[in-house]
Amino acid sequence: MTNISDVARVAGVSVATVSRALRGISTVQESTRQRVLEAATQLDYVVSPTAASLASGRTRVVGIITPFLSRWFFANAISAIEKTLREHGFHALLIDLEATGTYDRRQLTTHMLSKRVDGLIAVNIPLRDEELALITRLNLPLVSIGNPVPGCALVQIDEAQTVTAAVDHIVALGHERIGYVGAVPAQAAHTLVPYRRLTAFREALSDHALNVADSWVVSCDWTASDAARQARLLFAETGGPTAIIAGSDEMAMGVMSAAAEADLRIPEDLSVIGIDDHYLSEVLKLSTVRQDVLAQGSAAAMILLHQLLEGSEEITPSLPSNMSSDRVLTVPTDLVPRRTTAPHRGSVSSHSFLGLPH
Amino acid sequence: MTNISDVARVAGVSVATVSRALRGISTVQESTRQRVLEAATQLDYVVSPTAASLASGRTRVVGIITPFLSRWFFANAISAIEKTLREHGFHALLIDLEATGTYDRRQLTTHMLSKRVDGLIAVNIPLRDEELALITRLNLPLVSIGNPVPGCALVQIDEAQTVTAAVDHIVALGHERIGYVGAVPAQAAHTLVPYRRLTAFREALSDHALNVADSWVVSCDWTASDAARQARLLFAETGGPTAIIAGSDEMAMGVMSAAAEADLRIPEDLSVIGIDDHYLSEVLKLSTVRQDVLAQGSAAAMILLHQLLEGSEEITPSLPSNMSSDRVLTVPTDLVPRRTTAPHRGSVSSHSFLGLPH
DNA sequence: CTGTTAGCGCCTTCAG
DNA sequence: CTGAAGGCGCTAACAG
Repeated sequence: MTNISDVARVAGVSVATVSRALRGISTVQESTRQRVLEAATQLDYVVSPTAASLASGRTRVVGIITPFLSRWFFANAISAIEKTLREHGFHALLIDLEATGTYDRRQLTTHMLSKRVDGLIAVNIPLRDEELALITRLNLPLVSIGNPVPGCALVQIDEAQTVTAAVDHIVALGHERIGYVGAVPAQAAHTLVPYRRLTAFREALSDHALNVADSWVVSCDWTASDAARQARLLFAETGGPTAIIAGSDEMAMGVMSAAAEADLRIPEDLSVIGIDDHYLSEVLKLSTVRQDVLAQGSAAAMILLHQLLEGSEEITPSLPSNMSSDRVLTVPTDLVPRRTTAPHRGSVSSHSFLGLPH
Repeated sequence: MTNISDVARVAGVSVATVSRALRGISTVQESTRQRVLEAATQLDYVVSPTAASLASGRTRVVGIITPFLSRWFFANAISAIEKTLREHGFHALLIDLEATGTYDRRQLTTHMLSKRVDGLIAVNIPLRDEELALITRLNLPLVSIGNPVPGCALVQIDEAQTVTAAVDHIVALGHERIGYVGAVPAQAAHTLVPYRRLTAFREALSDHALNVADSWVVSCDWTASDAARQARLLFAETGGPTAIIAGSDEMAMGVMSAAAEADLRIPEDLSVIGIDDHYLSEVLKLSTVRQDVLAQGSAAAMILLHQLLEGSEEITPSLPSNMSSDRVLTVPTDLVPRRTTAPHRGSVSSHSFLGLPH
C-alpha cells in the first residue's frame, strides 16, 4: 500500500506538503499542488483514514443514532443523511438502539462513540440524561431530528400544525365524531412525537368545540398491525366515529384494514387520514399530511457538517438561509387529500369530494 | 482522554499486557487481567479504535453495500446485519450506492473502502467487474446476499422454488390465466433477482402446460406505484388474467390498487400473490411467499464475522451447521395464503380492497 | 507469562 | 510557501 512519503518522494516535496496539498489547505502553491496531485494519481494513493484520524483526532464519520433502522421514517431519514454526508466526504456509522421489546431500547455507550465519530445525528429518539451527559463529555456535536435537546440544533416538523391540518380537513368535511389512533404508553421509547400528536389532536378538536369519547382515542404501538388490532375493537361497537385520524400512515392503513373487516366502506362510512405520506399511501389512496423526511435528514446533516467544518481550513458548506446551526429548523408539512376522506354523509353540503362518488 | 499507558501505570504492568488483557488474548495470568480490568474501569478507559486500527491494520468495521437504504428488503437486511455485527463488537458503515435514476447507481470507489473496513456485505446488488477487482485488490472478504460472486459466500433464497410455490398455489386454485408483474429492463441495477423470478414464472407455467400472453407479463420498476400504473393498462383490456403473480409484495399492492380502480374485486375477480411478506402484507391480506430477510442478513454477517475472526486469537463465533463460510446458504421461503381464491367462484362477502370504492 | 520497542501513516506545530 | 520532526495510541514481534 503506497503511503504519503511515497507520494512526497515522487512529487519531490515533503510529506507535510503532500498532506496539505491533498486536503486542499490554505497556502500551497498551485504548481506544487499540481505536482502532488499527479504523483498521487500516478501512485493510486489513497489517504489512510485511520492514520489521519489518529493524527488529527477527527474521523470524518458521523454516527446516526436511531431507534429503528427499517421503519419508513427512520430508513428514509438515514438515507438522506448518508447521502448528504457522503457528498461532503463524510461517512455514516449506524448506531441502532432498537431492542427486542417494543417499548424498550438499548443504551448508548462510550464504546459506541468514543474516538469513533466526529458528531451525531439523533433520529427521532429522545436521549436519556446519562446519554446526553456522555455526548457532552465526549464533546460531540449533536443535531437532533424531532426531539429537542437543550443546546443542540433541532430539525422538526410542527407537530401541532400538522395534526391540526388533518383535523381541520376532517372537520371541514362535516365530521363531528372523530377518533384518534396512535396514543402510546408513557414508557414508549419514542414517546415525544406520539404525545405531541395526541395532545394536538385534543386541542384541535376542542378548538372546534368537538368532544371525543375516551374509547375513540385508541392506543397502539405505531405499527399497522397493532393499529388494525386496536381499531377492530373500536369498530366492534356501534355509534363509533365517522372519521379517524391516525398518528401515522402505517397506522391509518391498519385502520383501513380493520374497517374493511367491519364492513365499513371508506370513505362512505368512515374517513381516514394519516400523517407522513408513506411511500404506499398514494397507491392506497390514503389522505395524509405529508412530511418531507428526506429534507429533514439532509438538513440535519448539513447543519452538523457546518458545525464540524467551521473553523477548519476546509471549505465549509454554507447553510441555506433558513437553517441555523444553533437553532430550530421547522420543515413544513402539507395536506394531501386523497380518497379516504370524504364529506360526512348527511352533512349540509353534499358536494362530492374531488368529483368522486361517495 | 486517558490512554493505555495510564492504565498500565495504574495497574503496574506494561502497555503490552494491558493491550492483551483487554482484548482477552491468549496467555495473561488471570490475576493480572483482573488488575488491568480494574484499572481500566477506574480510569474510564476506552480503547481508541483509530489507534488500534492503525497499529493492527484491522478496523472492526464492516461495510454494507446496498443499492437502497429505505426499501423494505434492504432496510431489514441492514438492520439484521447491524445487530449481528454489534453483538460481536463490530460496527456497520453504510455504503449506499443509490443514485437518482431508477436504473442507475453510483460506483464503488477505493475511497469508500480503503483502510476503512475489514470486510463487506453486498445486499442484493450485482457488483461490476471493476468493483470486484477493487475488492479483491484490497483483499477484502465479501459475503453476498442474493447475487452470486465467484469465490464468495452467498446467502440467498431459492428464487425458482419461491416463484414456483406462488404459481403452484395459484394453479391449484384452478387459475389458468395468470399474469406476472415485475419484469425489468436488462439495464436495471438490481437485475438478477427480477430476471430469475420472471424466468422461474415462465418455467413454472410451462410445467403446468399453461400459456402466457405477452401482454400479461408486465414490466415495471419494482415499486408499488409503478406496478399500479402498469397494471392499470393490463386491466383496461378485457379477458385479462384471473390471477396475478407479482415479483414483490409492494408490486402486488400496486396491482391490488389498480384492480380496485378497474372494479375488479379481490379475490373474487382477481387473485393476487406477491413475494416477501412485507410488513404491511398481513394487514392488506395479501397472499405471499414469505422470505426471512432478517435471517438472511444475520447469516451473511455471521459468515463474514467467522471469516474475519478465524485465525485470530479471539473467540470465533461458531457457525450454525447449515452455514459454511465458502459456500451457498439457501434460506427457505414459505407460502402464506391469505386472500387468494379460485377463479369466478366468490360471492361470499365481498370485501373491497381496504374498503376502498372499486 | 510479561516487558521493550519499533512502527502503523498521517497531521501539526515550529522553523526557515 | 515549504520542510523537519514529534507525536496520536495502540499492536506485534521479539526478548526475557
